[in-house]
Amino acid sequence: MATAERGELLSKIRHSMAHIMAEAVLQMFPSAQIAIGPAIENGFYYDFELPRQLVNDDLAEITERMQAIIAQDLVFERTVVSREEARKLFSDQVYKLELLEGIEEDEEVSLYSVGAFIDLCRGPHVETTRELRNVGFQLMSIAGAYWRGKETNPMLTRIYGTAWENRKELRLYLERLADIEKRDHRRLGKELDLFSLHEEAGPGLVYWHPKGARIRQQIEDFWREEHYKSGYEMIYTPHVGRSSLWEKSGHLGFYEEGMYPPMEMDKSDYYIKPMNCPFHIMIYKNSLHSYRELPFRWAELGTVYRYEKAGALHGLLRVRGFTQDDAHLFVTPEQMNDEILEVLRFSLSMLRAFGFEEINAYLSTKPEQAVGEDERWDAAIEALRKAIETEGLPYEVDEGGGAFYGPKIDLKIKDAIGREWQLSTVQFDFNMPERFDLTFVDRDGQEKRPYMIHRALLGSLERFFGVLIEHYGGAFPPWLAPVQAKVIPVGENFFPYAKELEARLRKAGLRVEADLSDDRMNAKIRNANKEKIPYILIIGEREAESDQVSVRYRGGKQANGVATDAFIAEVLEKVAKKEQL
RNA sequence: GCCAAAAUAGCUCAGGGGUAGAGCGGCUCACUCGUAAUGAGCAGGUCAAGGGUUCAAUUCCCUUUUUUGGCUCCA
Repeated sequence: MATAERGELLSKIRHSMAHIMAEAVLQMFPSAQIAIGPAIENGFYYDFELPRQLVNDDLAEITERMQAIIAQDLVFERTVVSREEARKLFSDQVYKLELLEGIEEDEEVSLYSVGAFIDLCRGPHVETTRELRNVGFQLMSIAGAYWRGKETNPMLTRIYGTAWENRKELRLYLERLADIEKRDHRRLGKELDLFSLHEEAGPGLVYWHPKGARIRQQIEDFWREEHYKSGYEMIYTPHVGRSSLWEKSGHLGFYEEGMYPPMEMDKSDYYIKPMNCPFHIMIYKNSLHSYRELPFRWAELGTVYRYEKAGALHGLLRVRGFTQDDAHLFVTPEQMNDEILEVLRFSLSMLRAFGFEEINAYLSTKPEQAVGEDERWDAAIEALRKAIETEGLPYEVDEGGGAFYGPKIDLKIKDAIGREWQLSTVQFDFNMPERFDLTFVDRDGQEKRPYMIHRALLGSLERFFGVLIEHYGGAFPPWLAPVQAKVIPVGENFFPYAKELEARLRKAGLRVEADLSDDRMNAKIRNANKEKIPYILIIGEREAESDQVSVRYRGGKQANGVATDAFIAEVLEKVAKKEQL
């Protein structure tokens, strides 16, 4: 079946399941108010206002009732009615009445009924519930959701379900969920001892353990190296600044609720930085600049703190303190096109080094509320678009989706199991240069306004680390692995040789540990596997005598009798090429 | 911030109005072993914090904190 056709079928099935679930819920709670119930990715949901809270046991009853409804071979019947009739029909359903008001005058009002359940609905649906007999479905969770997604509206009870053409597909989907759970960076972070968060010390603040720090160090080293190669300079800026700076930058006007509260000192308020830009601007403003000096490309692994809403925090992916791999470019109008293209290329090569091959771009254009002249916006958007097209990236345009201060490109990568994550962002800023009155002296002797570009390639190190953990499922390639090789002696007699080998490999530049615990060899192998170490080196009499190692690769493949120097060379090459095992 | 659920040993979890239990992990001892768990013993808990009900609270109730799943937000 063609993908589009299959998608349509699934969507019909899911939408129909939503109606059947609503009927089941109405059977249980005749006074329930029903809101909306669409098909979504992997399933469906329906929103209700119920006389009491739902508990997980209710899902079992709803499921049974749904099965009973399906078994009745009911027909999904579509009828078109007048507004009057619809109003009468839904007179006790406030949300349906509100939806009715939203239907355009020239549009027909259609209803779908299945058994006793009638819903205001555009459709389409399956013909009869007979078609749903083989459907594999499962109610997944109960959640709160605002009516029409607005924070000021009442909170409804949403029931999520998943539904597939048949039970086998459902099983595959549930297996996929189990795989996602196994890759969860919060779980792997604990299992592999990479990082932690502490209630005692504050939510959303990340502690990098030695093994996590090793990985971060590799990422940072690589990042710096590549930046110097690409013509960037590193800068360092403070973590706090006076309120007057944040007033001038506009953050206190537009972003105060996202900032940690002020610290008062010497009759000034100081704020911890939520962004690095004003500080980079301080350096720019430190002297007059000629067009001959531009472009400036200033990068900083800048740690910022933002007061993210409590409910938004999530492991490493959404935190309150994080380090952006930030840079600001100050460029002349003539340089803009080339610089944007270079930033994009740089970003792509960086992401590809981590094994992200599938990358999509999202171009956001001018919103209604915006600062900066139209010509600047148009020129900047064109520069962004041209860069994306030159690189041949697939992209979507988000009309009006830019920030008020400028247009942007976001890059989203697909991870090893096909999930999309936003990492890189390249943003123009027409606001800061105005507010801080940034200028350069052009060749005609006139002071002109430079273009300012913010960009982050990895986003934040915390978030990037979280994505990487899930992408690799904790099995980091040798260049990132905190411990690359584990030396396991077959018995205590070979402990001295194991230590010797450890020292030799370490000296050769490998991250290596010898396991000298009093576990048996088998247990040591098991432990090393649990740690997802790329290379396990088994050594005993044979190896000690011949200066060889028996290599057991992560995953179980074995190579016995490898010359020690050949093994070292093999690992160093993998590391240099940043290849997975 | 909103709706809901959860918080018990380092980890994963069981239990339950009469002051706690397993497995893994840790420590000690014995075993000295060739490709995914050697055995025995010991230690380890203010049952998230504060308040209330009760003769008695880790258990029931309230508040707070944190986490989880959603919603909203993400200049």
